[in-house]
Amino acid sequence: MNIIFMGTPDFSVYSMKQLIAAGHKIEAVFTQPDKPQGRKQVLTPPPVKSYAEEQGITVYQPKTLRNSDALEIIKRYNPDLIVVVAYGKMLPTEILEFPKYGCVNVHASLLPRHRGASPIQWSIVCGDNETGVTTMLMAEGMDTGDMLEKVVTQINADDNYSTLQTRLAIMGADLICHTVNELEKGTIIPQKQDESKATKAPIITREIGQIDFVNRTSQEINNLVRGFDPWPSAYIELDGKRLKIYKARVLNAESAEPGVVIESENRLVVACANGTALELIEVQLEGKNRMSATQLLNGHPIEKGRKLCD
RNA sequence: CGCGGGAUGGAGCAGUCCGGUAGCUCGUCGGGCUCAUAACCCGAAGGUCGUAGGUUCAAAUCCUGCUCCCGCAA
Repeated sequence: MNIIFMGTPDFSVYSMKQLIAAGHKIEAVFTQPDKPQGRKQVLTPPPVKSYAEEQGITVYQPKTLRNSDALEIIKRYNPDLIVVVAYGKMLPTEILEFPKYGCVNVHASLLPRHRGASPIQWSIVCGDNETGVTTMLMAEGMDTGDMLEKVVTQINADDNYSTLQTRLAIMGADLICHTVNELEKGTIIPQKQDESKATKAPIITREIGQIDFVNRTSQEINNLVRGFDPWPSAYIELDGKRLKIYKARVLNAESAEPGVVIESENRLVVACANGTALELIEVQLEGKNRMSATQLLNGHPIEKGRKLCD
C-alpha cells in the first residue's frame, strides 16, 4: 500500500519502522513543527522527522491541516491510506475522507476507554489492570472512530509510564501492520464504540502530578507516581522546593493523620487517606540529582510528625 | 545570551554574607556488647573543598574565566 504517515514522538517511530519493514511504501510524513527544547531551548526536530530523514522520506510540518495547502499535498501523493500515530493534530473531514482506505489511527488504550492525548499515563493513574492498543478508522471526533483491531496487555505492579509506553509502542507497531493487511484484504468489520463507556484522557499537565496525601490513598498516589514516571513526575513541596517522587511503596494501614510523616529515620513513610501509608523510596529535590529517600534524610532531616501536605 | 539551584572524604548535606587549624548524618574498616542482628557502645581510616587564574601575610570562603550536573520551561 501507498501510505502517508502522520506522527510525532518516539512512540510513532515504532509503527513507522514496522510498516516500512512490512514492505509498505511511505510516500510522505507529516509531523509537528520543530520546537525549542531543553535548557538551551534549541530548536529540535521531533523523532519521526529525524527517522524519516534518515530514510529519505519527504517530511511536512504544517502548523495546521485545516487549510487547502495540506489537502493539496495529500492529493498530490494520492495515498491508499493515511496512518496516524500520536500526531498531535486533528484531521479535517476532507482529509479523513480522501484516501481510498481512509485514515487509520493507532491509539494506546482499549477504546472507548481513555480517548485523548495521554491514554498511557491515565491508564496507570486510574489503576487499570489492563490496557492495550486499538486501531480505528478515524472520524471527526477525538478518538471516536469505529474500531478495527485490539491487543491487550496487563499493567503490572512495576510498570511505569516508560515501560508501558515502550511495550505499547511495540504492540502498536505490530498491530497496525496487521490491520493494514486486513484492510487491504477487506476482512475487518469496523465496530462502533460504546459511547456510554467512553472516558477521557486529557493532556497531562504538571499540576496533576501534585500529591494529595490527605484525600488520596497510598494506592492511588502510587499509581500517580508510576503513571508520571519519568515525566512530568509526581511531586510534593518540601521547604519551598519541589520534591519529585519516582518510586514509592504502598504499606499496610496505619492509624495516623493523613499527610503526616510517620517514619523518617532509615526510610520515609507518610500517612495517606483511609488509613493507608506510602513509603517514598526514590526522590529528586529541585536542583539535585535523583537519590534514595535514605540519602535525602542524611542531608535533609525531616522530623517525624511533620505534615507534608495541606 | 530564556529564568534559577548546585559542584566540599564513598553517599547525602553544613560551612561561603562577616577570609584564619574542614563539620554533621550515613557508609567503610577494627574492636566491644549480644543467643543473635540491618540494633547499641568505643575507636580508626579517608578531603590538593569542580577547574584555571587573580586579590591577600592567609582563600572552601572575595574577584574573573571555564567545565560539568540539576530544577523551571518544552
